[in-house]
Amino acid sequence: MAIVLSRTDPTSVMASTVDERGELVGAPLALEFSALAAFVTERERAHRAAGDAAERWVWSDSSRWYGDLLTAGVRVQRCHDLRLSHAILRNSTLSAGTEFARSAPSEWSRPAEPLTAAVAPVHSALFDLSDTIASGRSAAAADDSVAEYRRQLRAIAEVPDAGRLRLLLAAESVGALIAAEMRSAGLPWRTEVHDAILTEELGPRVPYGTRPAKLEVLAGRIRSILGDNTVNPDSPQSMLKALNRAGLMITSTSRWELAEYTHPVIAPLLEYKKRARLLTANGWTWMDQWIVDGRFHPDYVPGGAATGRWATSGGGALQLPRQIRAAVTADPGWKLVVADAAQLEPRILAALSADTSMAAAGRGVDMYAGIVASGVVETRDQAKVAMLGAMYGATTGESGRLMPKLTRAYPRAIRLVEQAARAGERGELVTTWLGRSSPAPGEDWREAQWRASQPGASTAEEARARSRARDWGRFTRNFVVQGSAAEWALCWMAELRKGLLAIEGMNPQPPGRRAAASGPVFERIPHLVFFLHDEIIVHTPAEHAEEVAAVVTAAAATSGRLLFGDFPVDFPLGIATVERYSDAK
DNA sequence: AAGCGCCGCGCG
DNA sequence: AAAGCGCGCGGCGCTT
Repeated sequence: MAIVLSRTDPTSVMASTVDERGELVGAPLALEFSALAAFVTERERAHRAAGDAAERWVWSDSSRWYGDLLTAGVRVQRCHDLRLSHAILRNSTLSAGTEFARSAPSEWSRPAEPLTAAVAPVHSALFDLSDTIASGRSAAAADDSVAEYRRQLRAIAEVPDAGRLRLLLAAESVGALIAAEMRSAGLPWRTEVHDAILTEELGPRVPYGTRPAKLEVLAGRIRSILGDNTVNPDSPQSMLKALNRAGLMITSTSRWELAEYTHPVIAPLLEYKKRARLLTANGWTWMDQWIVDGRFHPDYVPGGAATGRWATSGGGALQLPRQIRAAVTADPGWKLVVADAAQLEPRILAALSADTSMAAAGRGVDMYAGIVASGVVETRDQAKVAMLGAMYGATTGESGRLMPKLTRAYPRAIRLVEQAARAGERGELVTTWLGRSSPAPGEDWREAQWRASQPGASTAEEARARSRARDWGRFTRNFVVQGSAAEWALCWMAELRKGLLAIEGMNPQPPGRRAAASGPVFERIPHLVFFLHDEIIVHTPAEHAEEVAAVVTAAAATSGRLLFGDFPVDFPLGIATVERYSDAK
């Protein structure tokens, strides 16, 4: 049984109870939006009291529905996110034969509309009237969600051995819950610490558009060394010309190219770039815009990357520089439990390919050390470079030279990525462990290949087509590994969330005692506050920190078993309980 | 003035 | 060092 929630008009929703096949059970219930939170709370409570499996909420888009519920102080345990599931089922090679995948694209095939508010907590994004009018699709919504759920269940039922696909849809959906919860809770952020770092690096705060003192000094030094008092270090074009005039025959002003030359201007210029980057990316403007009541509320986008990795929108949460991580500080009496999966992708590759030798090299905490110990390469650095090269498709440099050694030691693993690359070069789709498939190459890619295959094709056309084919092959090569790693990470977080719920229960605080800063639901309980591909942060009352760390560790092991069963592959974590993010590893 | 592509660089 | 994957973002400078 599940309950499908759908919007009927700007102020009401329909709650339709459905069975395992998506057929209606009884009459749908019409609710005013204001009564939804209480309804959801009561259903969650009733299931807990009865000791049943949790209610499964089915809705179009978790970021909107669940964002609103969280703002109202309500958490749920399980959901089915129709839009995210739709995308997976439409594209997966596992469901390619179903009616669902072969029918024409629908409204469901469009990406979710982005949330409008810059930061959480958002006031009802879902029931924003102007949005309803603009999208012009309100009336049929109820039917539509129930019907879509039914279509998806039918599609899954048609897939033979759909176990992995079911796990993927469940993981993707709980990921969407977690994304909404993290956005709502926010990452604890001390603006005074951040400001102190900025002042140290840049000088005292100045108005937007003016150069802080330390940058001004560096800019002056650069100009005087070059004997050019108009050059603008913020403009690559301007700098490139000035450096060429000074005799540096560089073709770009990127850091690695500059670093190859010796000239008095290089040091202050690199220094300028480093600090200017801090100012523009994570300076005072960013702080004012993104830190609300001592929390950073990035907008996570589950499944935002083709591989299934999450993306983020606004705030640049995928690129929090190490420079300012000291500002991520636990509240008084709280701790941060910071954990990352060690060498996740090579371990995933070992499991995907059932390469027992490679898995054995990962028995310890440091897989690269294990590869060295097996005598495959000489140094840890070589092991790392070779593995990355294998997964990214490097052909030149040291990485390329080490490939034969890797191929000899781990033929199964290397064969898997090579086959994925060849498939991509032919324009075919590849699929992750749980069943997410790569997008098909675009129209212009196909056209380039077609053109090169014609009798009169020029050598330039042929070379171009080959190059494009190899580009796409590197993408599909990496897709299977990166995408399967993303699935492991989703399952890790899902298990972690389950364990955290068990520590404190999911009882929201009484309305009068809500602390807006940390979101109403998470005032006293351990909760996830950050996720970045293979790394998580849990914010927890200090007295629970040890238990949380144990849950995080156990969840990683469980995730490995969920995906790969008995295959002997380990997923060790680096884990630390700290006050400040910067104190972890 | 707004839109867009490029550059450069932060993260995994 | 930076080659080889995936992202987001701000600033510049050009076009419309």
